Amino acid sequence: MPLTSIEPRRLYRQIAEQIRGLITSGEYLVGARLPPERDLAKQLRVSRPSVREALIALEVEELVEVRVGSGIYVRAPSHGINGGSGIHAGGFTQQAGPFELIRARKAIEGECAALAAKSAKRAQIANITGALKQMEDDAHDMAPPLEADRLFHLRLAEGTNNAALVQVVKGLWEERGGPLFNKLHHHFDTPKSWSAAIREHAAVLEAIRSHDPDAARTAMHYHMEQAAKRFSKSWDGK
Amino acid sequence: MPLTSIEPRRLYRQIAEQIRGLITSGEYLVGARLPPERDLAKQLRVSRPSVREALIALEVEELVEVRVGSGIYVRAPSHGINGGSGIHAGGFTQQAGPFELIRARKAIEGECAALAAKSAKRAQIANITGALKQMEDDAHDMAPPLEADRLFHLRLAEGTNNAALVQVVKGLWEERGGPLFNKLHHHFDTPKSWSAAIREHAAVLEAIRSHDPDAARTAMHYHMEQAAKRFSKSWDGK
DNA sequence: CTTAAAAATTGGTATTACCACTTGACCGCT
DNA sequence: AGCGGTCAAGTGGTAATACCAATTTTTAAG
Repeated sequence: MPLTSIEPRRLYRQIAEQIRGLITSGEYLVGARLPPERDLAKQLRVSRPSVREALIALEVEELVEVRVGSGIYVRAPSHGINGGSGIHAGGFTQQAGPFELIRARKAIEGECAALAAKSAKRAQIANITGALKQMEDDAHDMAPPLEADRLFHLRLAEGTNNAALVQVVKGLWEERGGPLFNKLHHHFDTPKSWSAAIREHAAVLEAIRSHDPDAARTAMHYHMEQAAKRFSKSWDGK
Repeated sequence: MPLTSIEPRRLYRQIAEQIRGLITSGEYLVGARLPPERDLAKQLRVSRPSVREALIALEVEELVEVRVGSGIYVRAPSHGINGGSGIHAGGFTQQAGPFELIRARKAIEGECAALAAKSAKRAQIANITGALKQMEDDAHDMAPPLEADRLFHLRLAEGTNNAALVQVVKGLWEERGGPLFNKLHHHFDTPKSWSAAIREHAAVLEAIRSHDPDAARTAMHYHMEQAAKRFSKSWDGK
């Protein structure tokens, strides 16, 4: 049992938290100017450098904007999906929803399919074929072909001969471990869905075999759209 | 005609970028201890408070860890912030060479550009424009616009309104670390390359503004091809 | 009333000093 | 030798002050 690991909070963090509180509590609205650094230092009974350090932290978090000679202003929350450069503003980051994930996979894996059609070697195509065959076998045994599905997409990514793309696809797939995505598996739980997915996979594979990038991309796009529809159905029916 | 609308870049940001470069270029590996604040101040010919401000910025970004009385240490990049459930394209343990990375980015970011052209809101386009403007300002000041470059691509990904894609792009960018890639920065060290990259970025942005997905994708593909050429040149000439 | 110069305000940086904490070496005791 | 405490050097943390640069406001001249 670890003892209370005390953390001597550094001053600039305490100050930053106080100011952050003033902003989030509505004391200072968006666009408002907060007191000058000197006043803040005086009010908080700390030195001006410390206040500056806190303000810089808030600035990096994109919570405030510093205008030289004018003052410090509360900044509008970033319009992006999440606060800018990966800083956890407010302590949470937006998670990708299931549909977002599928849309992302449509874009990325569509290109992977096209690239694989251009540069996949014989052995790699054989690997993809093997994964598809395993899906069919699983379906035949009335077993959800989840792992084989993953393998298919992974082997396909490997067909691009690009390690970076392989890692990206792998990372996207790992997202299905999240809490929301267990429901996603649900749509795979009907044999009818399995066979549809297998047919769509087969179309992608056939395009790759023919070294037809555009057809491969189109087939993958179609697969993802259908997957989205299947998921959407099980989502509503939940 | 904004000839010299020089924006007096704040010192702490320049310092932070320099130190960030030392880390991502492999000069200081994960776990390594950076020179003391006083030495950094002396080496960079700036005051210690300025160095401290830069270090606090890096600390908020979770790039370094400050241990009181001991020193400043390079922190391991933590990809998933909440529960590690974030999408991380990182961890390219198997070598993804620079050219592979650029090819992957061409495929992925090309689609991002197309999607952004379809669904980016006004505010998001403004964010992209801001990042491009910062690149121009940096170039004016003869400062390598590395951070602004990263921001541009990130803001663009945010324009897709897809958190998964944002995470993927973010992860790809972080792969620029590692010993091989510091050479990549080298090719950016010529003002001629900067301006070329800025022009290519501007073309992408213009296509997004016009809501022309195909043009946006084409422009991004061209940008990546040119980036590959520039890198290839500095690779051979090394 | 318009306009330009001057003053006040505000953030930016540098300098200096001192404190608290960490680390490692040294020294004495068992 | 092995253990434990003390002390000193190094390092980050904070403070105080001064001055510079940009902006904003005030003031004064036209």
